[in-house]
Amino acid sequence: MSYRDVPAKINLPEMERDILSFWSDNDVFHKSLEANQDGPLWVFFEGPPTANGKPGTHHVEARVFKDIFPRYRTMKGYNVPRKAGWDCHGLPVELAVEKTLGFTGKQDIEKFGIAEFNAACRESVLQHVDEFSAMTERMGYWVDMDQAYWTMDPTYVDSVWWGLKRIFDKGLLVQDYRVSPYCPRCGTGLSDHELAQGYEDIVDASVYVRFPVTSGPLVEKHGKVSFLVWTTTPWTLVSNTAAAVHPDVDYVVARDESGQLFVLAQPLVESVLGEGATIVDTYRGSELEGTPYQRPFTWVEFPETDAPVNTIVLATYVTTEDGTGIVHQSPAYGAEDLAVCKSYGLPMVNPIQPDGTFDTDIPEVGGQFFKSADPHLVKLLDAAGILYRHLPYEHSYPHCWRCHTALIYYAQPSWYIRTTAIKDQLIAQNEATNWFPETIKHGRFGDWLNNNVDWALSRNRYWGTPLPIWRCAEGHLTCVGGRRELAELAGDYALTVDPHRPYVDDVTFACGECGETAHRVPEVIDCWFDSGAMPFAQQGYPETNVELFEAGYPADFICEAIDQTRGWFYTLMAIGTLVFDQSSYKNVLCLGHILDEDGRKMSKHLGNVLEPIPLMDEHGADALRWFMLASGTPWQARRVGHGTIAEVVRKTLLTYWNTVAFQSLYARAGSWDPATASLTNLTDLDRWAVSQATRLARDVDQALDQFDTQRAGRMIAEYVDDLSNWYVRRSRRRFWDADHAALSTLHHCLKVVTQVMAPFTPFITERVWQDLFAGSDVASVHLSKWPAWSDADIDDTLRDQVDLTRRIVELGRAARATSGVKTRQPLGRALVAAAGWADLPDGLQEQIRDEVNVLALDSLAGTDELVDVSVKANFKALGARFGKRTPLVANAIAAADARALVTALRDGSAQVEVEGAMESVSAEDVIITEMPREGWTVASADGESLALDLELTSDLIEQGIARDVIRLIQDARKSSGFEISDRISVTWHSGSDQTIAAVTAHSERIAEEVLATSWTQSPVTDAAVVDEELDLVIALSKN
RNA sequence: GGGCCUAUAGCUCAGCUUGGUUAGAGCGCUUCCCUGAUAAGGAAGAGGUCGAUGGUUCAAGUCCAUCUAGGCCCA
Repeated sequence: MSYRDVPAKINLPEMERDILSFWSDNDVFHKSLEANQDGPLWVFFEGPPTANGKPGTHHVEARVFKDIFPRYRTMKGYNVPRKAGWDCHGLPVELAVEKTLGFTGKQDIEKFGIAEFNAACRESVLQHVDEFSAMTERMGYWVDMDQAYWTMDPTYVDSVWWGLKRIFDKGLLVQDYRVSPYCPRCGTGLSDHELAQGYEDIVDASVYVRFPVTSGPLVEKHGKVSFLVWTTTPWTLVSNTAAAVHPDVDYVVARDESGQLFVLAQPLVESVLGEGATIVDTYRGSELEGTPYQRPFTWVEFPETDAPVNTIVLATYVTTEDGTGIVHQSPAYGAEDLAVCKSYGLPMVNPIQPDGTFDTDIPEVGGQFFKSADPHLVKLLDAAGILYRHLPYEHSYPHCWRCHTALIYYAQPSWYIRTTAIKDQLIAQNEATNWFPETIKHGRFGDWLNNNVDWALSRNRYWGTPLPIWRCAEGHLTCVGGRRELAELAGDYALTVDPHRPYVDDVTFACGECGETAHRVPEVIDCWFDSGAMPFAQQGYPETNVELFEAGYPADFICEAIDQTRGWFYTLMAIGTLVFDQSSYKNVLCLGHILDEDGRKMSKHLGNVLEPIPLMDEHGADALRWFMLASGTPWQARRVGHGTIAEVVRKTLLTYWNTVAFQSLYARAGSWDPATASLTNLTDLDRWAVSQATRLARDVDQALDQFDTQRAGRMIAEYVDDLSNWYVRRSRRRFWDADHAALSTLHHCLKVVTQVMAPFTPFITERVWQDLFAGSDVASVHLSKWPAWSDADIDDTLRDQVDLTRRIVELGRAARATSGVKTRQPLGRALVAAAGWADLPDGLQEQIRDEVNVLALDSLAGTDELVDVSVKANFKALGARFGKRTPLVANAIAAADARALVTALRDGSAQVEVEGAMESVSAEDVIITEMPREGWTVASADGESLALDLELTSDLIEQGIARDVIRLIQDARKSSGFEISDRISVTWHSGSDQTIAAVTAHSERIAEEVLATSWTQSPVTDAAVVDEELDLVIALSKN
């Protein structure tokens, strides 16, 4: 048995296509699921992508992270079911379909027919899901798409209805008013998305109006005094309900130059009243709460209420940026106003009809369009003597993108989930959740929970889960928890009805309370509820899969990008808490966004979108995956481009691949059988490589357990580099000889790397597994178990020794570079000064001699006449002992006689004089640097030095020439295209006595190195090598 | 206006949790070296007021505060 032939060059995307076929032909994914069926459950929830557009590279990001941890856990023996999911409903889908059909509004949809429109939405979803499936497969994301949940499936809708009914039964699903932008001409509300398209700059009347204080301490103390209020929408003053101040802002009673008294925010006195104003009194905003005032217009009647109508209320959204710091409240026309007034129990009055005109029974402005009434209202304010100032105000105001009518923010009935009622529970659930990165927990997400508002659930749209509430003429509500329940109420035909509009709208039944016919309310629900219900809805719970759901709730792991904090992360937690009193996930990984190479957001508009499939077809999915997992910090925004991904290929993937190709090349050349691999008779370097592989298995295991792919990736890349550029580089000669220990070592190490890399780059590792390991192990790397490790098998001492060895080699190379003597020229000796070097095992000292190309190593320390010693303080050690006096001790050490100090330290401890007192100093307190004197070529770093003896003997020169000749012939072999095992015949000729002497003296060794079976000195006609410096020509031919 | 993140070499980013006196890597540039696995690798050079200010400390890129700029989310 032997390895497969591994080509040195590889086309990664082509290889990946082959691996995809291999996986699908052998059903490897499902085998990996089956293999662990009895293992401990590790639950992952797939956040369904919205199937309303083409997948982008940012979708690859989240999906890579959703893939790596299940793969890792699978290798650790866990049972990790992975059900794919597709988010099907929602306004984005509707808008895309509207666009293709050329629609401009809801009227077009109604005309077209809801059934036909929803059918078109369904079609659109199916098409986009196909594109997502293709990308998912191409990137190697193993998720069960055959068993995917679709939020539009009737069984899914059943579960969503069931969840809603639980919430309804708790009294938390209620109808209330919601302020949203509304076009009075089109008679329809606008979504945020539509709103963004319609801002126009306009000039409005902005007015400062007096609200005279009618009673209370202010009046008792100051007499006639008014709140000063600023607004850009005079028409809303008609329905003024309250006035808000910030509880923590200082408000003053101020007298302007005309002698009138006003209350306004302290920071705004000068800009509103002018420099001549004098401050009479100061109050905290919170002290003003409840102060009654006279409203400007008294046409609208308030219903009977105990609430503090027309008084000061507190609101933290009030600012002192502009205006007066006192904000007039009209709850029907502002979301914030509504929230504030609602919290005080204030009633909502709305004198404006759906067509945008004032009710005809309102005096003065009845029948007028709301905005057109402004000038007349301003005149009336002036006439009443309560207009303080009137200024034109230019600002950007939303308009209908279809008809350019100014929009009105307008309270409309809407269905809410009272999430504010479970706010404390949500905060407690969040406390029990592990966030990666941790800052999100109490930052962005915790902040969101603390400022929780009720969830506006309903949408006046078509393509969504219908709100399962039926209402009769008497107003009785019935919430239906699924089609089975619906059938019990309405008859069996409802069992199989499509639970979408318009079909479900036709289902009616007799109200359980009064017997009147109940019809479904017209709304559909926010599609975020759909996806947030996936923990149970994906199982069809509670109709089906009850055990499956209960065993897998809550999830161990979910992962999405940061934009989901207020999206899926929230809806999952909220619905879980509402329905099951427990959040649905324990660990959540929150990723940063992907930017283009210049740090800009990717958008169609900028034309900087990277299409994922072409990107992967160019560089390979592994490269893109590695970038996502290991480059930069996953939870920060990252720039992605061709350059960064190409670097991953060059640096990491190809280095790994080449090491594999090297192992295969020499194992095959030496007819080595990997089945005989055994870690016996290992050299120091072999033991190091094996120990480091074990360390890697441990450290990557621990990093992935903490969801830290960046750290894991860095360690893998470092090990691959160590293996290739140190272990293999230093061990090549042994591989040429098919050394069993070396081949066994690299076989083992590559296997470990391949396994720990497998979750990151599943393609190339699978290919390597097939080429090198499948013959003697399981059929796929993804069916293999995580490499075993134990601390006992990790040798820290050996690691430190090899690190020291490499540092000394580095010094040797630096000294070589400054000496001007090229490395191929052997030197007699090098002198080393470095703590612990003399204790290095001979195998490692040999590595130094060989790499630096010197015949011997000697200690610099023993040769006092050649060496200068300097001593400096080790602040870390001194600081702990001497604290404040550290600099004094450091100075004393610097001032002391270095050689005497070192001599004393060798005998035990030394003493230095500090401020007249003697302090003892140990070897740990100082850093000793030994530097060779003049005349040596030396390199030093961090107290370690290496010096080269540059004296050349004729013997050394001849050895150098011999090595030059070997190198020349090897080069010629390679460029002639010979195989590494080809034997050759060499003919050589030189006109230089020195060269002739050198080649003759070392001919046996040269011939052996270059695999020459015949070695002839004679004139050469067909030279493969011509070297002028050596005056040498060489011809070679394959035997 | 609020919350969060970021700021270190020409560019991309580590290092900050656990403070220690010459701040690192990659890319790019210059010169040289090594090489029968490598699309590689190595050495040297040029390139840094570690965003600013203040504080804590014997000692701050690292801890604290404030500020500035950019980004994201929300109003």
